[in-house]
Amino acid sequence: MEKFLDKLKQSGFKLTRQRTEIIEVLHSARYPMTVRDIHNVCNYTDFASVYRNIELFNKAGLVRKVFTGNRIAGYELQYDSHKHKIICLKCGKIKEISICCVGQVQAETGFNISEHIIEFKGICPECAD
Amino acid sequence: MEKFLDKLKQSGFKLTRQRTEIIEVLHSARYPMTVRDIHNVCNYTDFASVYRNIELFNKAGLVRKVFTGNRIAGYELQYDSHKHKIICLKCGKIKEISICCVGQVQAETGFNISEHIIEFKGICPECAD
DNA sequence: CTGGTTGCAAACTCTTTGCAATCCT
DNA sequence: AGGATTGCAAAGAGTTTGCAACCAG
Repeated sequence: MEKFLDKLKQSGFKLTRQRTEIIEVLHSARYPMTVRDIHNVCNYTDFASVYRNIELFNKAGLVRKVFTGNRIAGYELQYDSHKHKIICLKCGKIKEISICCVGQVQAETGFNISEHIIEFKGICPECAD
Repeated sequence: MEKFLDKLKQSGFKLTRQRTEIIEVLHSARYPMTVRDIHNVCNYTDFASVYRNIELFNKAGLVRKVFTGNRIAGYELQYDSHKHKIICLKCGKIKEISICCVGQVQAETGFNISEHIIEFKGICPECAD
C-alpha cells in the first residue's frame, strides 16, 4: 500500500487526497475496479480526475488495465509486474509481452488465482514471408 | 467461410447481404476487427446493423470478442472454439473458461500464433472461507 | 509561492434502441 | 405474404479536454 504511494512520489507526482483514496480503493478491492466503481466509493472525486489519475497510475506502472468481457475497462494494482512469453517457431526469438488475462479470469470465475501459465508460439512478423 | 454462413442459417437467421459481407470482412482480416473497421469496409451498412449482427454472431458462437488494449472491442471469427482450464487448489475442481487473450496478443505482437497454453490455479469461490 | 492537480462543463466517441421501410424465405 | 432485418435518428453511456480555482511541496 505505502509502496504504491512511494512509487508515485518517486515518479514526481504529488500525493493528493484523491490519489491516495483511489489507491486505497484499488488496494482493498478484490477484483479489477472500473472507473465507475472507483467513483462510487470516492464520490466527491470528479470522474475526470479518476480518469486522469488512473491513466497516470497505469503509465507509472502502478496499475494494470484489464478488460472484463464488456467494453468497460477495469483496473487493479500491479503487485507483481510479470511478463509472459511469445516464441517464434521459425527463428526461435523469444519476446516478452505484458498482456495477461488473469484479472479478467479472476473477475469472471470468482477464483482467487495464485498461479497461472500463459505462453504463445507462432511465426513472428519478421519471419512471415 | 461457407461454414459460417451455414452455421448462421442453421441457427435460424436470415442470410442478408450485410451479414454475408461482415463475415467476409472478418474472414479476410488478419487481426481482430473493430466495429469501425468493419463499417469502413461495409460502408453502406449502418453502424447499428454492424453492432446488431456482430453481437448476434457472438452469441451464435461464430465470432469471438477480443479486447486489444484500448476500450474498443475487436471481433474475429472463431475457427476453433477452444477452452482453457482453471483449477481449484483446494477441492481440485477443474472448470473450463472461454476467456482467451490470443487475439489480443496476435494483434499487439504481429505474430501469427499457432499454439498457446493458458492455465490458471487458485481457490474457487466455494472453497474460499 | 507556484506549478501540478482538481472540479466543472462541454465536447467526443462508442453503443443501444424505437420505429417505419425493406428484404429474405 | 409475413416476420426478420435494415437504416435512420435520437438517446445513453463512457471518456476526454479546456479552463479557472485550488492545493501540496
